[in-house]
Amino acid sequence: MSLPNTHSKSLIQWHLAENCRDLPWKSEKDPYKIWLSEILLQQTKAEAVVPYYNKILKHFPTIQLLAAAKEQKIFQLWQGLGYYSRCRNLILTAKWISEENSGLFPNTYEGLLALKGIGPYTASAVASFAFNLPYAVVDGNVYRIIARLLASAIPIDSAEGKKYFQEKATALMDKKNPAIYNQAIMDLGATICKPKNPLCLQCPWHKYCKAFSTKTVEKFPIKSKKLIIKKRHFHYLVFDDGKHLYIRKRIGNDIWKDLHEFALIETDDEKIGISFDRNPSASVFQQQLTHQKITAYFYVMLQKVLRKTITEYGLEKVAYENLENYAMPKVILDFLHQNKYL
DNA sequence: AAGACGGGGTT
DNA sequence: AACCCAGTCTT
Repeated sequence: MSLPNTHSKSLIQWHLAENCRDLPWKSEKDPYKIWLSEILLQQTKAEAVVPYYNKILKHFPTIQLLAAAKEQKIFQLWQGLGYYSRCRNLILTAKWISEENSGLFPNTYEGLLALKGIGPYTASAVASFAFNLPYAVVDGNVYRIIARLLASAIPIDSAEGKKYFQEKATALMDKKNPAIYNQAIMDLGATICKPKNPLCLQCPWHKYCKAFSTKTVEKFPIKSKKLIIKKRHFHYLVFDDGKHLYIRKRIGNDIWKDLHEFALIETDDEKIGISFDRNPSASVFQQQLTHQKITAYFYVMLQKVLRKTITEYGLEKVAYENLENYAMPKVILDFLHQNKYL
């Protein structure tokens, strides 16, 4: 049975009933707050975003205050959330809007799309939530719902899939109520049309769902790419003079760009080719990332090679009590906590 | 078109 | 361990 033209009504009714997730940015109309929430939400579960959203807004209630803030402060607030390029782009866009665009958010899809850190999803989200413009959001939830609804074998992570599902999402949307419709379909995906164990009988669309009628719901969506996890070995040289540690900011296109760490030697395995006195109680920490598994070895170094290493690595001398002002990867924080630096 | 990018929660 | 998350940018 194909979808009746009342489908958006039943979805919005489902959303109004009792199923609406209660999140701090719901029904927010300030473009700044909507934008901030959407950047935080990229590839991140809503529940994980809540404390970051509240914390950042408390420090920076307006985009002008965010734009005027010290970068380091913003990274510090972002610490732990991941995907740090979002934070860099957040800063760039805040400055552009505040300083080059009179503090005004673009109020068109194209204008939003041109901003750093904003792609098709976020442009549609801000356009619909802030300006009630008829652009359909296509996030992971929407890909899953439509793939199941149509039992589509088109891989969602292909160029064809991107175009196909965007078109289908646009056709399905209630153009008169884009904001509420977009909220509703994402809530449906997050609470009912879940990746595993979906609650199909509670879904307002289950009678029209091809995957449900053929008992193939969990086969969709289809993905074509396989995840490859790379193993990496990070050897960290820890210089501690009794009052300070020596760290530096990561640069280049790699994980943890703009975050701080100790002097690093990366190798292909657990062996490190230089000879120095290794602290017998030196720690080893592992961190599992989506696409990499990091093993970090921490070596407490002798002071006699400090000067040479500072020059070689461009290390910055930071007093213990100031370490909290530097954003760092989780694995570094784990080390600092275990050794009572923080 | 394909890879890279974090960290945490579920299953 | 594999998969996913209110995706975007770089190569």
